[in-house]
Amino acid sequence: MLQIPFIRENKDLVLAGLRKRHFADAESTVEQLLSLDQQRRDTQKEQDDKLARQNAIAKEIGQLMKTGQKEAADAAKAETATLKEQSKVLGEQLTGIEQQVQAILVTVPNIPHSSVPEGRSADDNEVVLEWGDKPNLHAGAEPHWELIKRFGPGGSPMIDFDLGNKISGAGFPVYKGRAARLQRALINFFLDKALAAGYVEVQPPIVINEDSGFGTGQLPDKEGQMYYADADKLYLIPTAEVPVTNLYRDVMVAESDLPIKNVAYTPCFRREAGSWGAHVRGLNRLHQFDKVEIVRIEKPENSYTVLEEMSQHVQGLLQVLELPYRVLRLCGGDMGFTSALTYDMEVWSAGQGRWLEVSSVSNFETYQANRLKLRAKLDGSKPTLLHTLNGSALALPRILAAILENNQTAEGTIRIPAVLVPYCGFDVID
RNA sequence: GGAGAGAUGGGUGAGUGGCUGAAACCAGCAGUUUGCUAAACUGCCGUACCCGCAAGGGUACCGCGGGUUCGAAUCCCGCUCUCUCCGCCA
Repeated sequence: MLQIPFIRENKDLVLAGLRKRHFADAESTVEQLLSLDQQRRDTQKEQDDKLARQNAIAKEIGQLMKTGQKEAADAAKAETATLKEQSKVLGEQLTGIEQQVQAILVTVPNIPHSSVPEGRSADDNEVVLEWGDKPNLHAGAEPHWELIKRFGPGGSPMIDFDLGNKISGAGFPVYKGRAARLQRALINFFLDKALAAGYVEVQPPIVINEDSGFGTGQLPDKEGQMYYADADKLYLIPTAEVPVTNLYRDVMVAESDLPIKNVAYTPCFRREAGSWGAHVRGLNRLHQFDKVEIVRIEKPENSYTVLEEMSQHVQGLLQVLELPYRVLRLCGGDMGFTSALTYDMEVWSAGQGRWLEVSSVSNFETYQANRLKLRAKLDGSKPTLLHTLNGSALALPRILAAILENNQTAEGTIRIPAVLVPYCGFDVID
């Protein structure tokens, strides 16, 4: 959430940022916010003055009672009746105005970083770099949704959508045998790499309350994308970003504890309502998937250096997995609501002949921190909002898909990247 | 699920109607002392918002929301959470 004083003092910058995002009615929204803010301050001043007078009278009455001047005290009481009524009305107005401000503010997205390219959709994202050579597959090479029909126990599918459909529904596959072991190997590999890079592993709850959903920006507005356990008012997490970042909600971080580097492996749940159709076959889009997420809490002046560092970490994973990838800088129209700058990493999925997003690395600057009340006293000064960042390192199913597709051989087997062999215990799926 | 107890500042913990934004201690910060460290001593040490060029002033906050009262951390009502015991249980 943007801070009102920031909007007040950087109106043009905010407007330009909102336009870059193609945010509708940027001018009128900002004008309305600033006008409500002025009303709020005027009303508060008026109410504060009434309350100050009431407090003063109350003190006088205390003195009068002590010295036995009953009549004078009663006279003073009479004055407070009007004051009380007035300040009550002002208080109600104030609450109303604050609610209006809040209602508007939660609809305003973060301001994009100056390096964010112009653009409306995913087609306008900027390709920052490409790495690796796309494999030349043999004739008859298959997409992963064909490959996974084999190699399971007793010749069954090693990733079984029908079985998952029986247990839960579409989009909840069952991983069996070597597919399950390969996925577990990837999780351990990703966690180990993060640990080596100095991240502290955490295992958070995978259900969250409403306050947590608000803190990272999923709520209000995106409740339709999360599974919800009505009886307990808990949401299944769409990403570990939510519980891990919320670890630091309402926290005044000691400067000596910065930077905070956390990594968490969790399942993630997405309802993906209305987004099913072409291009979402197999592992490309699921309701439940596994992900290793890195989260950082940083001093403002460091956050963009850290964003690059996180991008390098993710790229390093893809490189040792021998997966061709490209890095995109998302354009204003394609960025997430809360982000100031996002890099997407996409791997080349040779069996499908298309790029698959496997990571999204973002700097939220103070947008989440403001909602979270996540602050530190830097250099002994007043509390300052910190910057939050996170990134997938990495999301599992599409990595799995790319490994299976890119490493299939003419002999009908699948080669396992060398770096994973110690983790999964086999070097080929045959 | 049943019964009981509790929720105060970074921490421990006083405080049952006005002198309490809140004692004391610990931690922290700045000094004095010191060969260094430690100890001791002195001072500072919550957050948000508002007015003001500033100095400074005002308001709110003792889990949350209401109420009583001229005045509430303190009294009343509702809620949430935590802890203890019992039951159930991976």
